[in-house]
Amino acid sequence: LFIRVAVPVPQLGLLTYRVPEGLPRPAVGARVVVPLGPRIVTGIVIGDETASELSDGAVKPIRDVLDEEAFVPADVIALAAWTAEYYAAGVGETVTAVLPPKTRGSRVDAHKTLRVAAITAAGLGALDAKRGTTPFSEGGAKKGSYPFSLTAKQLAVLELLAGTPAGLPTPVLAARGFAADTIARLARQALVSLRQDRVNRDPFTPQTFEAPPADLDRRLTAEQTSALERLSSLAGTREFRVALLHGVTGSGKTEIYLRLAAAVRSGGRTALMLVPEIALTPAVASLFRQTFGERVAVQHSGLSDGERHDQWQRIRHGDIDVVVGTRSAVFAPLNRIGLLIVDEEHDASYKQEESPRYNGRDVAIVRAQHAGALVVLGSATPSMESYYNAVSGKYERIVLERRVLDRPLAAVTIVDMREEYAAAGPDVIVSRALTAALERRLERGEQSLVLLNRRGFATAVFCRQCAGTLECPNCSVSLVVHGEGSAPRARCHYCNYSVRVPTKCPLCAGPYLEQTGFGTERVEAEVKRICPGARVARLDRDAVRRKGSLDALLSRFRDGAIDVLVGTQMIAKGHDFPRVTLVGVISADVGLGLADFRASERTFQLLTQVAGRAGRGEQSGEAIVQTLYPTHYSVQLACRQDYPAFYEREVHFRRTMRYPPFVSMVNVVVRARTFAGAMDDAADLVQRLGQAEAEGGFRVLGPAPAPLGKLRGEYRAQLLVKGTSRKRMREALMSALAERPDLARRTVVDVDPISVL
DNA sequence: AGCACGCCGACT
DNA sequence: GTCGGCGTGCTC
Repeated sequence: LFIRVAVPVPQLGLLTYRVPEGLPRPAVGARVVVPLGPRIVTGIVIGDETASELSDGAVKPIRDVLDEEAFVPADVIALAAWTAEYYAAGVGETVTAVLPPKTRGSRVDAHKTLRVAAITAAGLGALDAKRGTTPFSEGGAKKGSYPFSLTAKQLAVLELLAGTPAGLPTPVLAARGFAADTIARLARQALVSLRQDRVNRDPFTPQTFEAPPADLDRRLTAEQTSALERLSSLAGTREFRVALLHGVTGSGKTEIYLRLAAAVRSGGRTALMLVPEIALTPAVASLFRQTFGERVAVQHSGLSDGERHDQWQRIRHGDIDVVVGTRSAVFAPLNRIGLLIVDEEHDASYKQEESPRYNGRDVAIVRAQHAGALVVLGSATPSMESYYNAVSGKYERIVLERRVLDRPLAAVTIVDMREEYAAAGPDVIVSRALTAALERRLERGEQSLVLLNRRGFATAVFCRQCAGTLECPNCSVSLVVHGEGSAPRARCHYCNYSVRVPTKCPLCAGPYLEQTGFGTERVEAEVKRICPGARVARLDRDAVRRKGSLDALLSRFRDGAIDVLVGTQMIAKGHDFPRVTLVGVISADVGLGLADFRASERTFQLLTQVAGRAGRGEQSGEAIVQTLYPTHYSVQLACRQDYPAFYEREVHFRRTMRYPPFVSMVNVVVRARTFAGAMDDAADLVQRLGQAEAEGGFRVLGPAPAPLGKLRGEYRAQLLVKGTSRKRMREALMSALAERPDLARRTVVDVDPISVL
């Protein structure tokens, strides 16, 4: 009795094992514990065999069977197999990527426990006593009857728990910025109690809800109604269809998703909705929870492994009708799928940047194809690929042109920064127009967003004596200065190397070091300088490194505790801030100069999106876009919110330059210890591909040094394959790599790359 | 990916 | 003499 098993090892195919006497025959999709070389791993059964081609001695017996029935349903296994092949990844690692994390190992435990913290009588007493005294002055370490050594954090926890006497799970507290350690300290003082609750962990207990925003009974606009009717009838055919829902920001796409999912559900089928990584706010979650109650599973980055695992089980057991989640949720073990929604389908976060390098949107389409389901791709700024498919009739196209309540789009002003430099010198960061607009918002008590898609304080350290720049020793990039003030450090954004910013040039010992270029940290400082009274905060990856701090920052902004929020594209996506009436873009050019075929598309998308952030509430909005290229079509057309015109411009470029959607691409990057080695290896691959190139209908460009020529101490060379048949390109590449197994391990193959940088 | 095997430099 | 550097090869 032989079985074929996918093991979590890159570049390994299926392996054959024997089921020994005394173990049940595992179902396809079940997890099994198997020996692999000197170690023991958990794999997934993909099929069985009556006989093995291997000699008897070569086939090892499995050690254990973890599931009585399929852990991964058959259709999801088939989807994973498709994904592995299409994206040239190993079956084993793809199947692993499909599973919720931390499922290798133990048997499924039937019960889960959750630590719940609740305030005790002593805690309430301490809180009352504390409230009676002056909070911070002399209340501190008084030698009274009670040790009043509560920190601000501890006090805040007690306040919160006093409001919810039933207690809050520790993960919920963690999400609000209260570390487990804080709770533990309070527990030691008996101010809170900790108990273990046996529950089905649910990350969206009512306590975590922000104010429920949705008015679900609100009538749809005529446009929304006809879009919904059209989509419902498409879903009703129970055939594979793809619809592009092209709706400007604020046109009410989410309400359509909700009602469509409800319609599909009442027809006895389930729905899966994908959202970009940062867009899954508690607000979106609570919206779905209000509509679908317990039968919705919401997956977001804050979920623990255990929570994900619980949800996987609930979905698999048919307790869930609607799944909302990020990229990997496309593999959720839902039965009877009738609808897949991909919100903000153009978003780059749908592409996984490690193997398997799949695009969640495209896998969703394939899943729908297998299931006979409807796919709805929603976006205000569709990807070139999707719009092209819509224009050519492959996808149904549904347009929402008007915003809900007919709110006008923001008035956009383009500021030519060359004029600012001429007027006020080359150090200008915030233009006169933006300064005036910020001041106006402060006077009126309204909020502003300021966008710069570049982190850090200064982008480079330059020596005026030798003209050298401080570079990363491991990567071919200059170091970025972080943290102004006493101890600024220069950091590499790729490998995280960091040093103190030197006072003398490390190359020539010259004393004239200059920091050039600026990022969000500098903009934050500049806005504080310009508006001394304003409450300014920064939102970027550095500012929200700690878990929970993103939510905390966003809710402070929503509550009006912050006047100006400076940040990277994180501030542009998903969030709905009704009190923002001004959006400033410090430099629309970040990214435009990159040698990437999607540079214009990305700039257009980001600018359109950020301009859409202004004026989502009662007041109308304004956007001010600073740029050195005021006439660039991405800037111009984004400011006019003219998607069709942008598409026409861009599609012409793609057609003449032979880029997607007119050809398919595979990007290949070879790593080596030396630059010459990387180039030689890449050249060798090109040569091997050359034989297949003629009849394969593709072209190989390169080898060339990769745009990031050195990364983490390794040199990189690149080649780009362009053609119409991905299958042929992939096969040619795979056979070339099969001839050079030593090279294969140092090679990354990226099918349908989102960026070739 | 791990993990072992294997062949060359600086140390108790 | 050995501890350990990471190149190369293999995993049913």
